[in-house]
Amino acid sequence: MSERLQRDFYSRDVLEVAPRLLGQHLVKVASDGTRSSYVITETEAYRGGEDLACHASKGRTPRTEVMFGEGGHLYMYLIYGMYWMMNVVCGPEDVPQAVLFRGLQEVSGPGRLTRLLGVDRGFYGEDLVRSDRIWIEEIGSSPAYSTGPRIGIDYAGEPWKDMPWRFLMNL
DNA sequence: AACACGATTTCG
DNA sequence: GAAATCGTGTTT
Repeated sequence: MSERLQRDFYSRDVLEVAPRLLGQHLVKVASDGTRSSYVITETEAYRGGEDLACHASKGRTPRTEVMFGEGGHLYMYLIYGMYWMMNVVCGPEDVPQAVLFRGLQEVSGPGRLTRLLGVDRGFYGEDLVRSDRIWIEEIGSSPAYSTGPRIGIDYAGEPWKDMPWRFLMNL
């Protein structure tokens, strides 16, 4: 029987949380009550005020506000006018960090991922610790993984664009 | 009030 | 390799 990940899991540094989310089960409850479970296979870490690839590095705004709060809440935003990105806030309060959910076993790509799950702006701020429609269940094993530079953030410049903060579960 | 721009995906 | 497409932050 799986246990839901609790606040202390998310409250750690994003570089500890991102790789440990790999292999865990993302559970989503549809509006009709149907429950679906997906294995998380790919994540990316965005780390605070210094990381120029992290939206929060440009300041505290209505959009990035949730990243400054407690860990475990979702940070949702629209990119290229088409795709919703799903992130979970990490770290202690006032330290803006988040993990981008980049892939599941059933689907690769963050935009397709949110479309499959049916999550959008309505999930902004959703608490994965208390929500009854989305959460993450802990699976005992911790799979081997590989790392690499993050995708699509070359504009962030050195050294941020080269940080190996993308985590992929080995198949 | 107007403008520039992206943590992507898809198609040719 | 380029288009699609719109919320957000910044500038007027």
